[in-house]
Amino acid sequence: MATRTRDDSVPDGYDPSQFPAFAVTVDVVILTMSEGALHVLLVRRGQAPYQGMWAIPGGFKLPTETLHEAARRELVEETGVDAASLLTQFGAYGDPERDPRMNVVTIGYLAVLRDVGAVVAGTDAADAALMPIDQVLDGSVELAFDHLQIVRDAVARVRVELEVSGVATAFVGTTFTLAELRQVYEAVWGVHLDGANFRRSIVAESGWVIPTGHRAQPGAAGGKPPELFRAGRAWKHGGPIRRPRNQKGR
Amino acid sequence: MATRTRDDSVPDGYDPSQFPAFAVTVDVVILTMSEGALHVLLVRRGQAPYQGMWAIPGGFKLPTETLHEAARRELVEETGVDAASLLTQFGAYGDPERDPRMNVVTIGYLAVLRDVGAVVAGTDAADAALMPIDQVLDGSVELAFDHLQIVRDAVARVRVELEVSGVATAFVGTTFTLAELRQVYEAVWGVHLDGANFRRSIVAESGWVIPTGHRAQPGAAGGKPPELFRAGRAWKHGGPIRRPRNQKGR
DNA sequence: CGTGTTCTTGTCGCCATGACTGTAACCATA
DNA sequence: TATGGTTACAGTCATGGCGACAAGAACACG
Repeated sequence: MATRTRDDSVPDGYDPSQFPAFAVTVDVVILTMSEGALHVLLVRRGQAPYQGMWAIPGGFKLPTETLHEAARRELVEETGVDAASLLTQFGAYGDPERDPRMNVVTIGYLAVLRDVGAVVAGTDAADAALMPIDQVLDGSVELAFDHLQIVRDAVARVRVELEVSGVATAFVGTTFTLAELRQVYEAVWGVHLDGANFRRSIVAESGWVIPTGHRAQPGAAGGKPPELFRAGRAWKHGGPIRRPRNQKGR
Repeated sequence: MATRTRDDSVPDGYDPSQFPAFAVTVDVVILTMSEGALHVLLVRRGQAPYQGMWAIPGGFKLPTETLHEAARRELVEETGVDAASLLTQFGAYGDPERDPRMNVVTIGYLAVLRDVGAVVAGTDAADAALMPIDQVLDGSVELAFDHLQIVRDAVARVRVELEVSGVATAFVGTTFTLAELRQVYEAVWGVHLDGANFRRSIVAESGWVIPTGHRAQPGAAGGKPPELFRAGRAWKHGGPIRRPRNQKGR
């Protein structure tokens, strides 16, 4: 490469031909809970390369918007959900061969929201689907480009995010039972949590969840109707549930 | 914006004028321990904009290299240290106004290494310096562009990295005492750790540190000569020391 | 030889946490 | 209506991690 001085953290010239030009895109990994398991929203590619293969939604960053705004726009276009606060950036990907046609650097964003099944079916059910995360991670479903790595990183991120922040409530509805919330932790971490201990830990962290005073309908199998909660202030400094490290059997 | 289909996660056309072009740079936040405090390596800008102001080193990503390779190259050029394994990507920054001249998207990398004071002085002491992290975070030292935010994010990242991975040993030399290692945790987290409990936790996680059998020279004030260790296998799944949450006094 | 300093081992108490048991409140049958 | 099945929730207990502190060991210095 050309000689460089140590203060060239940004270009000083105005001639675009003096430095390499890249396309910058934003890819959004949309995670949701469906039937007790973690799912990721995928779209099917219509053109080459990787035609017909599954991929995560994304698009170009515009020169007039921030990365966060671009991710937010992609999320709205894809699901109709406008949830800027739930967008978390988790990685950048710029390998030269990651796109066979040109140099593309993409920024990975993570979006966590409650079941978007209805939304997906409504917009364009033919080429969009919720895929169980396991089938993606184990290679059963092949993804275009380096999207498998991107999804891997996103899942790793949400795992730690669940412990240090309050993302858990983003997976469920505006009101929820503690069993639903517990399912989130169990699905994302792949562990079993005792219901009684879980409740204690949650209500101990005062302000995390707020009882509505109402109760949900019991399931078809019966059972005591569970208490309904709504999300309180998201978090203060570390989540209410820590990832278990010393479990006995499982 | 123009109409979009849902499978345009990457461009399908080959005409570069069809999509916005960006310059992509890599900025490296180099953190190190110096005199018991966390420091960051800064360089002084020679040209406008922000001429004469402090900034973090960085440079263009080449089309033929990965982001990681670009960061590694920057680290080598800046300090002469070639430590690819210590480079961690922690964020991407692409606000339209972040560079007044053009659209620049930068990828932030974090490098942790032991005292680079000698290296810095050797290369170009005039416009490179180690700055205490506190003076940067509290605004005493003004940084160019959005570099303050980048440094903030890097520090936040190294704080959690210290807990989940084994970065701590990267701050010290190839052989070190447990007191030195403890200083790293205390400086980064801003807490006090009991030396006795610290030693127990470290040696309990078998393989983390390996005793060399030798002892270091006591300081000027005397004291029992401390045992010398070297870094073992970096980590398995979570670091040996967890960030304290329930401390008494401080 | 004392004194001060640092490293290192020992001990103790609290409490977070995992595991388990029991009870309450609902549904489904007979 | 009784009975069993299921879920929600309270209560109890034991273990262990962790913070606090005390004491002993090994050095420098006067």
